[in-house]
Amino acid sequence: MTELTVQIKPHLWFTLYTLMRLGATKTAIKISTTQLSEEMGGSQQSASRHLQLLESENMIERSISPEGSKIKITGHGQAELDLVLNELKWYLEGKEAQTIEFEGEVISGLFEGAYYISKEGYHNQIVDHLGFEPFPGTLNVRINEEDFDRRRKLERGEYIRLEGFKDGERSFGAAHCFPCMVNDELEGALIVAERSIHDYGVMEIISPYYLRRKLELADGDKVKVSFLPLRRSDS
Amino acid sequence: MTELTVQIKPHLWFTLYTLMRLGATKTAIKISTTQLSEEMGGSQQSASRHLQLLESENMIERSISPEGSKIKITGHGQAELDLVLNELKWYLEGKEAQTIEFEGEVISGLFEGAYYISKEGYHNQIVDHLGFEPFPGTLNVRINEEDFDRRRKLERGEYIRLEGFKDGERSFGAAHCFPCMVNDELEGALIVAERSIHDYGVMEIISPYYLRRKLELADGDKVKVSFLPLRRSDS
DNA sequence: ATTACTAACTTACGAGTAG
DNA sequence: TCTACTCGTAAGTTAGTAA
Repeated sequence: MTELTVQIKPHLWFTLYTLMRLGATKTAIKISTTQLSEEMGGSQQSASRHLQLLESENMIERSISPEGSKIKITGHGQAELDLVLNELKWYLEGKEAQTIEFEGEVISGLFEGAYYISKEGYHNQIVDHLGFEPFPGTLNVRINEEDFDRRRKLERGEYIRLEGFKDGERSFGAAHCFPCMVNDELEGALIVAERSIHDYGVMEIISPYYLRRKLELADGDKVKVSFLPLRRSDS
Repeated sequence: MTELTVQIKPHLWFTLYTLMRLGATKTAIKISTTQLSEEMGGSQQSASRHLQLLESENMIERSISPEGSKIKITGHGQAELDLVLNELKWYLEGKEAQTIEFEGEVISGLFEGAYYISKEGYHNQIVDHLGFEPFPGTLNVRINEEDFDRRRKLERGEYIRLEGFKDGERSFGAAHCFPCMVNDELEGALIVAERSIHDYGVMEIISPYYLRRKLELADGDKVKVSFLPLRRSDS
């Protein structure tokens, strides 16, 4: 396990699940602790405490007012729910978690990728955790705006984490990797910085191959990038 | 809510979920309480207690031996997991729970259906809970053996319950109803007796219509029966 | 090895109530 | 009304241990 997953406790998960069933994933919902307690079959006090705890773990966001709080499940919270969804699907429906696919077009990067990947700090971790020697550069793929939500969902899921490190004066942040297949042919991984709000319009793909040449890609060419979600590794 | 659902407690659900992730849905698994406790992050004693409780609620079956118990999740247990799966799908993937469809062929019943449905005890409940006046008879549909598993899954899900009753000397058992569409055209419901192992090969469909005539069906004709799973009604 | 009992401990719950 | 505090009680957990 690369991620330090603070396992959410069952009864808190259940509260989160109840909030989901009340619609708090899509929009903020207006609900009082009393209403929530009735929904869950518990006391107002318990509901209140659960909300405090969920908030402190960044699972929900609230705005409290005398006429009832507004509650919305955060990305972290949804990730927690997604995780269970994927596990249930896997075991009950016996599906390989279905791939999430993106169609995009190749664009030129600023050759920044090459710089980062050449850093030993990242390079060695990629070899260790992804199991390939990365080509010193990234393939940049522009995706459509209507796919941003699916990308967010992907990035909420499990990832392989590259630790941040210091190299002389500069310090490099941690990054998340999501293994993928490019054009159903070649392996690679989407890499995103852990901190910083990144541009959801562009995917940076690392790979053991020089994808542009191997797949004969030029700027503007269509590519397919498909991910099969990682599952939280047991123990 | 027609069913008296004994809500399983979150920490027990979590144990069930863990057993699922260890593969106890498909086959019995061999695991000791110590191993299980390590898997869940708790003590051996808690694992032991949880297993006892799950067993007493018919969620799992066990055979205990000094070299580690064999554990398998029962149909009831799977139903509990399925339920959460469906809810998560509904809210996170925004899908109408996808319909479960069966292709089968019309066969002749023994005109027993007519007898049962004419009984006031059932009749009135059908009107109340399903919202239609049932035609006094059932359409019997034979389905293929490879669909039995899907039927089992359907029947593990939520249902509308018709209470049993006494009519003079005879007593009639409770029944479960699963609303459906026949040939995507006409509403109806699969009806199965609550107790008694029934024949998974034949579906008995009740409907407000005389389906044989309305759809011009003769013995051996193909029909499609589609169900969209009920969701546990909130509160 | 196992499972599971009892007893001590720790956590979660909920009634009362303040802000 | 709200949320959330205190605090006594109930429930869940775990250490020790028996079978």
